[in-house]
Amino acid sequence: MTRFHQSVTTDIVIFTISDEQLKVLLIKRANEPFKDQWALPGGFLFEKEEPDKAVVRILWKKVEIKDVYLEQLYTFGSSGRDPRGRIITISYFALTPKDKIKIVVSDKVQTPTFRSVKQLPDIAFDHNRIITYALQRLRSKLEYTNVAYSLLPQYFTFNQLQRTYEIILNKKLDKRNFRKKFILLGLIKPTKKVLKGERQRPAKLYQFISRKPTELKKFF
Amino acid sequence: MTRFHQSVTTDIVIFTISDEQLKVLLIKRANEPFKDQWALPGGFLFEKEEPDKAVVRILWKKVEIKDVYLEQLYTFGSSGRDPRGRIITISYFALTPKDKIKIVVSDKVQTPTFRSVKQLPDIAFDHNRIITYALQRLRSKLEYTNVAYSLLPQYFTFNQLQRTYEIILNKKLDKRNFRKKFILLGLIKPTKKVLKGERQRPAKLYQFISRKPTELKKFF
DNA sequence: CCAAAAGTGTTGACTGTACACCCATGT
DNA sequence: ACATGGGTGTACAGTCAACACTTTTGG
Repeated sequence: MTRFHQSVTTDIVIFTISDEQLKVLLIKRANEPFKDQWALPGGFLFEKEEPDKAVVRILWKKVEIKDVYLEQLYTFGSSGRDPRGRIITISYFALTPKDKIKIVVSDKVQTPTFRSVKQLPDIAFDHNRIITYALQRLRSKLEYTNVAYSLLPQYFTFNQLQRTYEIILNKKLDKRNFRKKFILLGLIKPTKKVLKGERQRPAKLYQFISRKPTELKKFF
Repeated sequence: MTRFHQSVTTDIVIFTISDEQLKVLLIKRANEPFKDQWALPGGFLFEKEEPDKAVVRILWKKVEIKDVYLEQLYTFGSSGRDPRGRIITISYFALTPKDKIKIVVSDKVQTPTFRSVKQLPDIAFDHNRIITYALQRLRSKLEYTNVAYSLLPQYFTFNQLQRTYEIILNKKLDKRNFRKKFILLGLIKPTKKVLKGERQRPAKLYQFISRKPTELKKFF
């Protein structure tokens, strides 16, 4: 059987929450095509490299991030998506709490910047479409899994948890109902810690019982 | 930027229902590796070929099927999955009513056979894993979309519809509740036709209002 | 004492589930 | 006449959504 040779890349949609906004990490492209435009971090797979490993490598090399929630999204391969021709990209999405990230600006890293999904700049290739797809996936995963843990620090207040949901789903939720449902689900447990020092009543801190991906039966 | 060259394939999980069983189409491999073993239909992408187009081409060439429900599943690329090394496969799943298929046995087509998912033979590569993944996807899609239309003929009885669900979900459903829910969802409508000639009371024939993929709010 | 977020229950509407009998036809 | 699947309604339980006030702290 004949074997044809292909160019395969990966692109990664990295989400975090900061300033009460859902943000995506973009970098300025160093090379043509789309030189100096914003794009998702990504790159070509090495020969014989596994896609999952390539993602980890690229995350580290381009934006100095590791140990994040990672999941394959979709493989895009239409001819129009890259001016160099039909280039296949296996897209991934990543979730991380914002305090885990220290973006180092240097020559190596191409000014990675978190941008609110509500006000994205012009973006190279079909990366806008990939971001839209990732956002859909994130929204539905919120509703039937415990992925929220990967956006939050180990200890968090109920309010932080609820804000995470509200920001991503882009709608207000009822405080009492939210508590009830979440406690009933049995995903989180209270700790003995409280968050003091704010200028209101201190809030109990909770933690996820398991910080591994888990599916639920029914949800929001 | 350096570009590396890769081998990219596609594999297709084609489901249908016949003899009250959910079945997958397998073919006998004509070449090494795994010569003469059962495997999913698939093949290498041509240079510059779009993955979606490659799937259509391969479906036609290998099993003489066209115009089926098609959806991308997942991209597998671990090193262990093919003895020839790290070969990437973009997997798809397809759904078709059984009467739409006329499997022609010839030299060209490698004895394609539908096998019940409950009694699969030894299967080449990691295709077992791909089938398991496809089955999960099919099950969850049944619950929040109208994909069932792609497994049924244009006109069908309520019982055929219910059996489709029961076979795939692998559990009995309540007849009255099933009707109620389905009618309430507004996905199907009664026709003036009936199915006569069986040895019981003739059944009303229904059809899907839309035979396009649609998502529902809530479901089973 | 004031501002700010923390924390807490009840009710009504809706949705899902369990369940049994008569009907129309072919043989 | 009988065997076979076709067709129909009700009641109970569980879940979801709406809603407002008191508490605890910092300033």
